[in-house]
Amino acid sequence: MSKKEALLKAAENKVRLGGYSNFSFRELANEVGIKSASVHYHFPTKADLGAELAHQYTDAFLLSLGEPAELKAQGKNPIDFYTSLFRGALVTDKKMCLCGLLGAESDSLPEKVREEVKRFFTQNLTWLSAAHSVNGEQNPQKAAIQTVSMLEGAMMISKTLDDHSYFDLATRDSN
Amino acid sequence: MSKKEALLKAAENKVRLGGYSNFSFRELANEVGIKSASVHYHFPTKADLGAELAHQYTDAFLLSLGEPAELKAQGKNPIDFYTSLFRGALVTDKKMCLCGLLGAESDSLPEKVREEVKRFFTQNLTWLSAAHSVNGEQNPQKAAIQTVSMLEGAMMISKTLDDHSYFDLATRDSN
DNA sequence: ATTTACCTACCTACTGATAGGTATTTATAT
DNA sequence: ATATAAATACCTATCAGTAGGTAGGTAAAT
Repeated sequence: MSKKEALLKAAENKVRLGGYSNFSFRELANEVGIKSASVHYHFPTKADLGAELAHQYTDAFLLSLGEPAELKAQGKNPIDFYTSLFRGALVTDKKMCLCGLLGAESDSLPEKVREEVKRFFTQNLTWLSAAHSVNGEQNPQKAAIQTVSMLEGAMMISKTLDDHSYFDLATRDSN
Repeated sequence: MSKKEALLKAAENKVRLGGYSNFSFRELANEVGIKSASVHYHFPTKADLGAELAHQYTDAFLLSLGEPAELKAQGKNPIDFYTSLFRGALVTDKKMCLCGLLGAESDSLPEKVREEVKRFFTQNLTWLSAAHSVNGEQNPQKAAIQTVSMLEGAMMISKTLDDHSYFDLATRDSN
């Protein structure tokens, strides 16, 4: 892993625990074994780092999602699969969704970072609309915003109460 | 309004826009017209201020909710009323829910602040369970976590995309 | 006499950022 | 093949600004 990749990975961990202000160039530099001034070689400003982080996070998430129609063809419910990726982030990583956290503090972010967070949600809503469509939902756009809202909210509350059974209860199919 | 109340109000505005690290004693002091050292007279540490802020926010919110059974007796659907309070915070204040934002960065908060954020959600879940019960829901606890999750999530996404029609679509009764 | 509600002055620690330097690798021109 | 140029990936040293917090003082009210 290159130093640049290591910096982004370290930043992701910190942001997902405490937001944009929860990492500093000095901390990241220490963690990957370079000096803080050298971080500016890879990312001119903190906003550049934050924007690239959110951009790559979005791309990686959408890549791991695949295509709704393809999932359906494999006999999988794409909404259940989407839910399982969120659950993995919560239970395995024990961290918030990067863009869920950044979205909450959206108003105080540098513009280029905020734009990347917007991109995460517009792309997710597009994907979820398609997924609900292949599921035969009557109002896929409404179902899409409801799905991502509930998952982000349930994730945040489960983190706060330190108990992922809240997430499981909220996303359980049966009663 | 006392200086202490003004400090809490100023802090609330800042936190609801960018989280716990989005206010400093100096900024608050400037806004209310005292010196930053004097803020420590009212709140020994920043954590004390944050905890008192979250505590009062929770109490004020629950007070304005009233009792589910009473709302029902007045012919109101308590869940719709709960939703309308969230909508007011989003549309009128144009700000996130204080504890929604603090909850997302829960892992990086001082313990006494985190405890107050936990209190907000446990009290909200209790209220919502009672509300869904009087509505005749078969699984009020599940409905409660689903309601607050979706509202917090929809609020965050609407803030991020700067368009409260996402909140309205997510919370719309009809199709 | 004590409490309240401020003040000035100051501290250490940390923030993102810049200037300028160095050693190594890569690309180009002769 | 060799010399030169340039890009890469760091470094040291330093900056101005801001952070939360403390010590000790003051004037007014109780």
